[in-house]
Amino acid sequence: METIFNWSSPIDLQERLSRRGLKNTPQRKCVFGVLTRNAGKPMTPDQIHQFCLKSNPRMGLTTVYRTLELFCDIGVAMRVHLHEPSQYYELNTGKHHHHLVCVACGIVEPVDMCMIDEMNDMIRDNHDFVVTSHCLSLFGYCPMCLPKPN
Amino acid sequence: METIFNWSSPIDLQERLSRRGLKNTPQRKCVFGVLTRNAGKPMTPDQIHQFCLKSNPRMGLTTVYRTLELFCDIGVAMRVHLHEPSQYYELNTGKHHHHLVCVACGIVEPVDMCMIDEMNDMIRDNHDFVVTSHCLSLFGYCPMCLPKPN
DNA sequence: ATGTAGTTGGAAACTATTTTCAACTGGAGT
DNA sequence: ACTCCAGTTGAAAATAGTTTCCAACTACAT
Ligand SMILES: [Mn+2]
Ligand SMILES: [Mn+2]
Ligand SMILES: [Zn+2]
Ligand SMILES: [Zn+2]
Repeated sequence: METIFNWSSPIDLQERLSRRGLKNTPQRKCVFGVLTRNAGKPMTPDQIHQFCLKSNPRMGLTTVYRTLELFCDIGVAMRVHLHEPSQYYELNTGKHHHHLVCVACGIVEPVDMCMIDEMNDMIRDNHDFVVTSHCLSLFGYCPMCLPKPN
Repeated sequence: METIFNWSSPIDLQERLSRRGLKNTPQRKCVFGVLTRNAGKPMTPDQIHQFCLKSNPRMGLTTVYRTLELFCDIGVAMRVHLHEPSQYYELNTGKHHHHLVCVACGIVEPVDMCMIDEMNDMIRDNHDFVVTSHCLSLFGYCPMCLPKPN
């Protein structure tokens, strides 16, 4: 399930859940809070779990996994592929973007620019293939890690 | 380790290995053969192992993993990220390309086109970030899976 | 307050991958 | 051809991320 969401207002978790007969549990509020406070910063389920434990010491990692999957389904979160063993998640702000990943320090920076529209046309013509989504990750060196005149 | 390789001639495995003091074992020849016979088709370590078993029934999966990692280091193979639980590998033909992945049947098709050069300039200007590599995967529907007027 | 569909945490299972280690071998040197 | 050893192998065990199971729990509509 992957729906397109285009909002400018903040996400009303309560409304999104109840509309589907889902409960607004403390655990879900907690994960949502962590994602919101770290908007723009992709995190692993384990990292998110660590944050949750501070305010909710009994929260299970399993619940974090379940919640993140649910949040992706209802458009609250997005999966981010950084080519690491673990999957990453971030708040879905509704703005399409990509990621710059520093191969030295691992810092992740969002990039708004996207050239996929131009590619789409070319692909449809040359390949008879209808592209519905894509994922681009750019790897390199951030300003802090670059200066290495060894 | 990620070196840039630009060859037009076929890959001389023997030469690449011996130059580094590595042995040209039957197992390595076998994996190389599978990659070569399936050039352009990304495969998982397990799939590659299955092929190898046909001609080399005693080959261990561990050896396939080790060999693929080695092949990536010496530029014989490339990792392909298709956002599935398992990693994929394919022969490194030296030609930069991306992948079209059908979300219905899973078929993978190569795309030669790339707009990264245009993005690179923009990124360097706007983000002060030096991009050294990137990975783009495009998901959608191949011709066979598209016609679904339900 | 009650009832119940939905939710939770912990354990166990599962999958992909890496590590360990004793036995084996390619191929350079003789 | 024989020796030798650095490099390699396969099986088992370990590790890491994730999913499944299930009995106990709870949000919230009635
Ligand atoms: Mn982002
Ligand atoms: Mn390819
Ligand atoms: Zn894009
Ligand atoms: Zn490219």
